[in-house]
Amino acid sequence: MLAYAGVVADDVFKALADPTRRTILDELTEKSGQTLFEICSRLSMKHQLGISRQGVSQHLAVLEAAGLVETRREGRYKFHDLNTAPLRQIAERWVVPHASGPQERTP
Amino acid sequence: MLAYAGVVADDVFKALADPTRRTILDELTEKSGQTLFEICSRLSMKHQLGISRQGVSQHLAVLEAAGLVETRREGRYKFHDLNTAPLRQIAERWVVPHASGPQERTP
DNA sequence: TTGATAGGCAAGTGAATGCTTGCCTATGCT
DNA sequence: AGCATAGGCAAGCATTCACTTGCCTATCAA
Repeated sequence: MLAYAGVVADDVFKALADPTRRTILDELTEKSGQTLFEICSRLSMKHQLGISRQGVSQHLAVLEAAGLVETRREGRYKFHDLNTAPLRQIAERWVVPHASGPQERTP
Repeated sequence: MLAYAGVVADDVFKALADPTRRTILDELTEKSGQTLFEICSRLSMKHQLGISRQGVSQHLAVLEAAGLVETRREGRYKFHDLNTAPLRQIAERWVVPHASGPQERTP
């Protein structure tokens, strides 16, 4: 059940609770490896989200802490990639309780 | 994509964001059709959650608004049942972007 | 009818959260 | 070197949120 390298389910759920963060995930789904500025302009252009660069940066930090986004630095650029792995465990938590019965959870 | 009778994805994600509410879903998974008091005592006994009856009631209201819990009244009792249907749509949002491309979402 | 049980409504409080603004560091171009 | 670009840090503010307390309604049993 190895959450995700120290990332607990709580972080994932909290990260998904915000609509702007979900939109960011949508954008990263559409195009992987975007930089902060690229994400900023897409949120502004495509989604009419008037949010500061700092705001987006904070959202990305939350997503990264939840393991939903991974980053790699190249020079002065920092690219953001989606990681859907943490979503799997949360999706299968309640659907069809398995024969093994309810084991210890992380509330 | 017919969310769930007026329930938007936002309600579902917000509902799942709280650890106590997730524990309630766990309990309803284990035993369906519990009353408010039954849920209260289970949270207290099994999970050491010192929360007032009113607090639990409010959590249940949030879960019901999200479509994750359905209720039926019988006399002075109100039974709570789990409904995992809203979970399906949220689970399949980011995993594997389909060939149809990204369609309109509800952020 | 009286009393106990199951639940609901509403206001108040403290903590968490989303967002902004201002300033600072690092990399790259000319 | 000098300047622009990409990003980070930190304090401040306003709203939301979880939770409590107090009181009220409805159903059932004696």
